[in-house]
Amino acid sequence: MVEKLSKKEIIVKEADSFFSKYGYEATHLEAIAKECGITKPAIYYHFKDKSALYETVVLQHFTALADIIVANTQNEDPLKDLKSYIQTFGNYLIDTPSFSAIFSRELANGAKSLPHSCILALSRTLECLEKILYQGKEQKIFECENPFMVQMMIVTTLSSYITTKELRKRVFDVLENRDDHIDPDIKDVIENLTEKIIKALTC
Amino acid sequence: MVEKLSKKEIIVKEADSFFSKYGYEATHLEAIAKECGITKPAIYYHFKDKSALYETVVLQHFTALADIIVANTQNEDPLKDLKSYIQTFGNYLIDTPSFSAIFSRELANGAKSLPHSCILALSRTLECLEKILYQGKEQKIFECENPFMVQMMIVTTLSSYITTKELRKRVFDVLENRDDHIDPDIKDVIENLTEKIIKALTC
DNA sequence: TTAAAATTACTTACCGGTAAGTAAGGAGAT
DNA sequence: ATCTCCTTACTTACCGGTAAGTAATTTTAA
Repeated sequence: MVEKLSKKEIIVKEADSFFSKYGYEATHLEAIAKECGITKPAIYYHFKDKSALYETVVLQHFTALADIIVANTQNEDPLKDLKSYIQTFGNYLIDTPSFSAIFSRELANGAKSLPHSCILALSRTLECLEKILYQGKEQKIFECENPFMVQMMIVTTLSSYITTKELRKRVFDVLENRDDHIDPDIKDVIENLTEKIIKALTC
Repeated sequence: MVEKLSKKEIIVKEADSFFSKYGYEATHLEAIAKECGITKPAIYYHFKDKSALYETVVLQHFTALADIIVANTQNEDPLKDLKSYIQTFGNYLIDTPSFSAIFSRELANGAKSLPHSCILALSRTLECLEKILYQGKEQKIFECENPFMVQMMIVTTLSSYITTKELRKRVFDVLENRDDHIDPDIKDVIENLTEKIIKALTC
């Protein structure tokens, strides 16, 4: 059953696609409008300005992500929770590749244009990770860690892996001296990364 | 002894600063010119157009990076070389934070606008890493790895750690329930990351 | 050796395009 | 008859790029 989207939701959906493909500056409202089958001023009926539209797009992602992360890390078992944290994060990034691109760009920008509401959502996920690492440390499973660095290891590795599919192709075209350059599936990359990080963090 | 820079080199230096701070689109040639104490058309005397200036900036970094990476990983000892690879990469990112931002943005963009010359330089560094991992595998020190993922773990973790200093501050302001939020020095983060990755990769 | 010619490294002034944003009005539903 | 949701037609501002001109230096040739 396909829920019919309101025009406003259609605008947000198209905006998400454009912002993720081209970034904030190189996204033009007229192009979004055209894709929605409306005109540019119609966007202004629904949103104050370009940045308000962007904030809506971004906040939607951050909130959704924080919600499922929190929901999926309540096991009270640090090892299970860490695994779940990485895989939930990873799966969200895979299932919503537009967010990977937007998030990556925000990080590269120092998150200058991220509204406070997004920081709050992001903090919720980091709080989860902190809790997991803290519990793991108490139970002598994990060593003491810098949660933000762990977060970066997980998030940026995966999101940039997702956004750089084309880059890998170009690099492998240069390095085609060996023929073992099979680009692994991203699902496998998550598995692999989960293993690596668990291994790196456990005592 | 301070080598005096030519006007062209000054332009490149200022362009580097602007591109890294604001990204390609949000960098305006007039602003660069003003900072150089010249006018915009003077930039066009030295460079074909905006993208040519950008390419000059970016290529400079990629070439310099590839050169020192190659120079610093000739030990033939996989473990030492891997350590050196991570730390050389990390130190370059720290010492040239403008490159961190530019590189991060390029990755987020899928490296769409990276000229082939940069891909070549990048391939040289990845080739080094591949060789190290391959030798390590032969000597049964490392497990079989996806070099690109390892590359991403190193590069993106560090570069985004560097570019997100402000973000960390904002997040920690939200999470200030505990008082152990001391932002560690990036040099320590490199040490830490090196340890983690070595641990994750060794059998 | 010196005057003319050419080149370097710019400046001033401007064009064209484009993208964000707005004012005003209109069609359809309630 | 008025509110919702949009369109047409517009303004403003900015930014990449160019045309034309010029001062200072260098090269060439008589």
